[in-house]
Amino acid sequence: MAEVAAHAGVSTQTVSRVSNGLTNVEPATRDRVLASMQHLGYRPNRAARALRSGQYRNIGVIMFTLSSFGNVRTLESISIAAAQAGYSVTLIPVEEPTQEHVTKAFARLSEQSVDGVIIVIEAHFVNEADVELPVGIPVVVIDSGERPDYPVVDNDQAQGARLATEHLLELGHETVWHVAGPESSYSAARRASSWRSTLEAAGRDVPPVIRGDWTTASGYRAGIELRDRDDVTAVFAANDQMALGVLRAFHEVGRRVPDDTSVIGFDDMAESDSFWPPLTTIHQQFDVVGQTGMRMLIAEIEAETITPGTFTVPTSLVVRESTAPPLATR
Amino acid sequence: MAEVAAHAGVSTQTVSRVSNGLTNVEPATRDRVLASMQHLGYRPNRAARALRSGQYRNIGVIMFTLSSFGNVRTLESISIAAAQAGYSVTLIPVEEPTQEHVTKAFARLSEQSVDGVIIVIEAHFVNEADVELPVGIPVVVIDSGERPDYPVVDNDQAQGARLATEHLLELGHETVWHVAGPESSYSAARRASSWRSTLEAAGRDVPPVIRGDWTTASGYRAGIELRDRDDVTAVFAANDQMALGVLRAFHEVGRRVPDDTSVIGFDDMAESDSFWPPLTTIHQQFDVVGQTGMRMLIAEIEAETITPGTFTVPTSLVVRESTAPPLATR
DNA sequence: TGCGGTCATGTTGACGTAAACATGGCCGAA
DNA sequence: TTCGGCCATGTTTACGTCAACATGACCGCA
Repeated sequence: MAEVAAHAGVSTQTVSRVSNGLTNVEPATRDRVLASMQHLGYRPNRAARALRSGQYRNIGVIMFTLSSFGNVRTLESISIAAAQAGYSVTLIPVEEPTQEHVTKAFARLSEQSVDGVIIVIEAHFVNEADVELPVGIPVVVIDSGERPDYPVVDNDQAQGARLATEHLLELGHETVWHVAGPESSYSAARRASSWRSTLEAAGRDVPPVIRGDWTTASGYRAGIELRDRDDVTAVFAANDQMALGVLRAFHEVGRRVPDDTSVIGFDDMAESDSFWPPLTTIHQQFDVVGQTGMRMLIAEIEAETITPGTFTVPTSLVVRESTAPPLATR
Repeated sequence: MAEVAAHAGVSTQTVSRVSNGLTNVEPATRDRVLASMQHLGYRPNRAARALRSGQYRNIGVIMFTLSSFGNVRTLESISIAAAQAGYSVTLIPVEEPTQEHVTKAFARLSEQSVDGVIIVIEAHFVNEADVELPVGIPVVVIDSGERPDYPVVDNDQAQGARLATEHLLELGHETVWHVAGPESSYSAARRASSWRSTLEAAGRDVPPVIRGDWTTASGYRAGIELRDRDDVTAVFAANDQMALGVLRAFHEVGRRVPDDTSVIGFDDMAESDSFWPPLTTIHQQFDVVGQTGMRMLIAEIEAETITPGTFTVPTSLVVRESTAPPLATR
């Protein structure tokens, strides 16, 4: 900056003014400074700016895993929203889903240069005693857990699960079996409990829950359990990947979908319209969740206030070819 | 820091020494300072450190899209490797695959506080004239393009495509059809040219290339083209998603895989072992690519030298159930 | 006992920026 | 013509940290 000032024959303060687009600079001076900046390849030093202003213009994102379709979509929309608002995004990974690594990631966070944090994580881990959310720094949580103390954004898991279950009941199925996500997941718990209450509200039997862990392999195992029972006509898998595993298990023994059994997923991942058969599923608006989270966080940062509360984004049913009325009614 | 010093009754310099783990501090003093830091919740100011040291300990990652399986895997391994080396990772998104947005992302980069950059991108866009790679800052490129001026890491596309093609030839197929990725992609071009030369080396006919754009939808369209021809016994899709689209097109008309036609993919995405049938594919070591890129970048940063060159990571064939000898030979 | 050396700790200054305040020229109204 | 006020620009200072240098206490050996 000093070099630019010398080259343009002005003070550093004038360079600073030009650099920040302040208006009270004579156009001729401005042009001269601009030319010098260009000539010398001047780039403002962000560390110095941050030191001076106390603002990093940087957002931290703590993410449990990049293996889940939803997380990646959310990250993408967060980073685009951040760029548009003039913030950059620092990704803080959690290596393994253990308490220890989550703790470590949070510890790393506090030495980061961030103005705020978005936490996209299974809240079970966050609630554990020895994980301290950073104090004095704005936080938004994207998750389905209970967080009375922070702003929360999430897809409406309960509404989505209801949509899925009702769709199958409306097709005429007597009841719906459920392949749930892992116990450690709040969203899995929400989907399961909404599935259960939807069945109960309709006065139907509630079959035992089959538990998976979001992976296709666990869906496949669930499918093996289900495919031998002839009282299963409809299956609601808590995500598309497990639904895919179920489909595979059914294909192996020639159990037809949707003729013998209807299968519905949850997520609407990019590939699910090309599964065989194309998968009926619940579409989640991860982009809206990410954008909303980012907007809430920036509001927190700039207003310097925290307003706890939960913002829920509705999901929608996408009917494709994996669901149909049960054979008996056709 | 000043507060901590006052509270512990020492100078700020001593606090700095404790904070940086220097050894020449009396244990008793150290403990006192540590206690004060704890008590006051002291966190070193990263901006000031960066300003003082000229090092941000931060890596920028420019990524074209988070929609591709490989990019996400690579990002994940980069961020973990960075964390282990004490660096953080800033994600610089490219909103849309247009020249304009790529240029914008690079411009944004130069105002970032990064010590180095990893570029994971289709190099066609990078080579265009008006995109300037940042000068004076270490860069590693992860891509299959030609970059004589930078260090490059990539999966061995040519070897993978050869593996795929040879696998099908060895099963007894007369030739192999190819569903290629988009023209703008170097890796697509590498896979296609290696497929072609492998066929030529074996003295086989080279069928016309069918071009997709990596998506399942384009694979489906390719599958529709292929499914009506009875001279197609083996298909090599340039990624798993397009292979999935091909499978769907085949299923729709009852064309059996692998009985009537063998299909092989490329990537080994998490779901491909649960496609129907489970997909034979080429496994890429994205984690190795990410780690290696990170290691090369850190070496560049710390040694302050750039050593251009291409580091290639081998791929491997994963045989599942979508490939088999042609009907005629059985 | 004296002197060089080692070690813990303190003091000073600089990194690049921008807010706050200072300066001086010019314009318009009285 | 004079004077208040506005505007462009300059000067000073502080943000938090740490390298470099300074200080002074203590130790051991001659």
